[in-house]
Amino acid sequence: MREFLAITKALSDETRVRALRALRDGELCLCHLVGLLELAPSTVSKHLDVLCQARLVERRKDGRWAHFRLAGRAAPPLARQALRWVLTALKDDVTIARDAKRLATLRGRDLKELAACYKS
Amino acid sequence: MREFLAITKALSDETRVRALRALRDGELCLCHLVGLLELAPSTVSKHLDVLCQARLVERRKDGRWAHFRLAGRAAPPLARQALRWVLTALKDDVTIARDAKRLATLRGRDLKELAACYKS
DNA sequence: TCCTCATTTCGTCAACTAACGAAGTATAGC
DNA sequence: GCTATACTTCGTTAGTTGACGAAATGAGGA
Repeated sequence: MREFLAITKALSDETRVRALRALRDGELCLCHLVGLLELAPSTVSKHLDVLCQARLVERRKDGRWAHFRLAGRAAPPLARQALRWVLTALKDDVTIARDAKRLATLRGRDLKELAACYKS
Repeated sequence: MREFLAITKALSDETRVRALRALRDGELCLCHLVGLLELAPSTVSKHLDVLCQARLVERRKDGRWAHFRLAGRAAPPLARQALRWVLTALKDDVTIARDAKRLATLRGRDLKELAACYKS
């Protein structure tokens, strides 16, 4: 039950769901997500932490950068089922579609340039 | 997105999840659920309201009694998918198993006797 | 070594949520 | 009609959550 509730709580916030969906097309670093979600880095970091705790997302540290990706084959079945459901459920969502567009341009830029964004 | 979040928020509370699972084996009235969950009637009523808003549960009024059941064929696809996932995900949960046992005895009693319970 | 900077942790505040009991609504039975 | 009662609504309270900025952490480069 604890594992199940960790997942549903993680999924019960719009920001986290948007982050999940953004990761669908591949790994992103925190600054990409900050750029997409337009929230303070500390806030985004916290949200990703919740997703990691629920085992929906995996964190990979690479030097100064933290990369996040959807949980893979090693994830618990419950988390994998949840991911499958979420990603199909939101296929046609408008918010998600808008994010996907912005993501396309964000992915183009390199990390250094992006990181500079969250000063302003 | 709003519909999706209504569902995940409804599923992110242990009491509501237990109520959902209890309804799996058929309709129950509020007093059954009060007996099972051991919370104030007003609290249980509120929880069921959240589940109904999310379209996971349907309410049927019969005289003084309110009967609740899992959403059926008329429910939105998103809610039905969610129900399918929840009910399979919690198949082996210990809390749920304990509830199932208590439910078996609760279902045996008639409504009048049950309702009297939640005075004491 | 020292500085820079991406990220995380911490402390705080406002908003939300779950719990309760009291009061309100509505129905069955007299 | 009147009463008892099953449920819902309302108001209050305690605990949780999400947001931020400031400070801490830790890796890369001068």
